[in-house]
Amino acid sequence: MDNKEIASIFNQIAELLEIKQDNPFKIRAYQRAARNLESLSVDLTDVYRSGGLKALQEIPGIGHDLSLKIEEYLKTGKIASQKALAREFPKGILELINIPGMGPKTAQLLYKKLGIDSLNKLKMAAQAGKLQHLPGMGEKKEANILRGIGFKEASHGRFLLDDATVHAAMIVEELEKLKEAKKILPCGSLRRGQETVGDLDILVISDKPKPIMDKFVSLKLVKSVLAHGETKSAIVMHNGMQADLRVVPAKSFGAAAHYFTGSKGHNIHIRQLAQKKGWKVSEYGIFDAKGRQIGGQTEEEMFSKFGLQYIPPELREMRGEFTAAAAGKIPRLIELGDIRGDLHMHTTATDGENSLEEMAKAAKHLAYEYILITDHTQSTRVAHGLDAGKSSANLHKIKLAAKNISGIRLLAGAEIDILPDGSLDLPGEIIKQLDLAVLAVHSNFKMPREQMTARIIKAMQRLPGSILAHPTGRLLGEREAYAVDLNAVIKAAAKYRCILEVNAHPKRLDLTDFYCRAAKAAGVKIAISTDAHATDQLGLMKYGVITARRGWLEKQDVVNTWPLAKLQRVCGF
DNA sequence: GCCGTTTTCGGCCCGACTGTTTTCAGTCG
Repeated sequence: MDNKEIASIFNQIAELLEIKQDNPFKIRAYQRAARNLESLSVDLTDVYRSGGLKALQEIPGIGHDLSLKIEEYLKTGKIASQKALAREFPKGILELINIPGMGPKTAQLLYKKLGIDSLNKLKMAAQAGKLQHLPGMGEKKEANILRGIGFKEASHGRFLLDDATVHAAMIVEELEKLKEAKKILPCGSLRRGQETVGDLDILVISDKPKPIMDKFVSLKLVKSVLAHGETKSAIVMHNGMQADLRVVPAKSFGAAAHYFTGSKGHNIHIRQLAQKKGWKVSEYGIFDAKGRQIGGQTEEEMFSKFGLQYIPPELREMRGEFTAAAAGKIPRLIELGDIRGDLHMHTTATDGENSLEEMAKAAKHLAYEYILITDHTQSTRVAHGLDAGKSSANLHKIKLAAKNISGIRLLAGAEIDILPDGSLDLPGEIIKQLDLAVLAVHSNFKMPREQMTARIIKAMQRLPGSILAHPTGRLLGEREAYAVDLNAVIKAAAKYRCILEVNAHPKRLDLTDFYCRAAKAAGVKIAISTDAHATDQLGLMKYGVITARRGWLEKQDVVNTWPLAKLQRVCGF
């Protein structure tokens, strides 16, 4: 997809213009355009194909000039002005301004005065104490830069959603012990449910910030303290994750929660709406022209004051949420409590850790009505996949167990490998015995995009009404998605009544939010499944649900919110 | 460079923390 690529080029142009100390508003224009492209819910190629430059200019932040640059990229694969700009500076200078604590001004100073144009040169100069004598610099700044380099080298970049969730909970648990903390809310990209989280943003409501700040910076999980102020502190934890804490009074709760949740683009938009009314929005509230607070105690007010419907955190990505909210068209998003079953899980028959009975019992605890048991087929050897005979025996076993287990309906399924030629790794007569089939690619990930797309579509065509599991095969932080034309897959899913899976495992979260929305628009139904390999993994469902929420999905879009009877009727078993 | 039921020119989100200053610049979110 070109959206991210172009966004990255615009960001790079912004960085270069910053070093050049160009017009700051021009820089912001590039940054804003990049942000909007990153979160765009349509493919730029499609936008351009459908309406040319004019259609591109309908994207917020894209005007005459930038639409031409996008066109240039789509046609030639590069943007000449970026190349020209990059030639004005040594290559390494961009990595300098990405060091925490270093910005364009400092980078420029160090380049001009000391000829520093790489991370390595910077490190050596700082260690030799050459930075502290420059104007505006000092011992502490030099030490800070060295720390920033260390932080960057040790930094893990982004963290998985469950990792971030667990660490946020650990901080919340400690802060809750303080009587001064009236309310604690993890915000930021974690609250918006982004697939990975860069850092934690935790909001605390209190009239006495000091004890909270002091406790926060001295928690056991703190590796180093980046900032320790009266109402705002920042720390780095032992796992390399950064956490920011902010304390505001109760009357500012809504405004602060909104501000701290983001996204950045969403926040800026609200503040611009306020400006137009002659008001001001900050993390402390909504204020009129005379500086009186007229809203912001609750988060609902942050929208209602502007005549907008409440926008759930997962939708605050500048993907059309303001237009929808103004028109009263914010969907009623699916909730974890809507889930009635799990349609993808493994048992000891293949690579699961728990037996059929144990999985059923755990699912009953979650008050599920049904589960689909989906052990692997023979091609997936690493997972001890079952051949035709063993698959058949396993199905009998599931059906027998279904009769003996009360309170939950066990459905007999299989996770059938889609072989490289698009055929299925289980004979037709055994497939017939399944209640519901899950199809998945587990091999030959390196196929060319056209072949992979054809392979998957062929499999769906062979087995209409099945579920396509983890449609891109990605493992966040480990393995790239295989090349596949998901728009074509979605189209085929609509044609063959196939269901697309949102795999709830924090490493997968695939389908992504972006394509959930595309699937919905195409009338394709979604299954949110955990792919659990042990009883405790059934609890990962919440991450799938939040991804579906980010894809604007409602209860009726997700098949495993349906009662069993409806699922049987629609899927025909 | 974008944008406009006040404007096609003149605006452009808002505030905290740090360090080097002695009133503020740079950076961050």
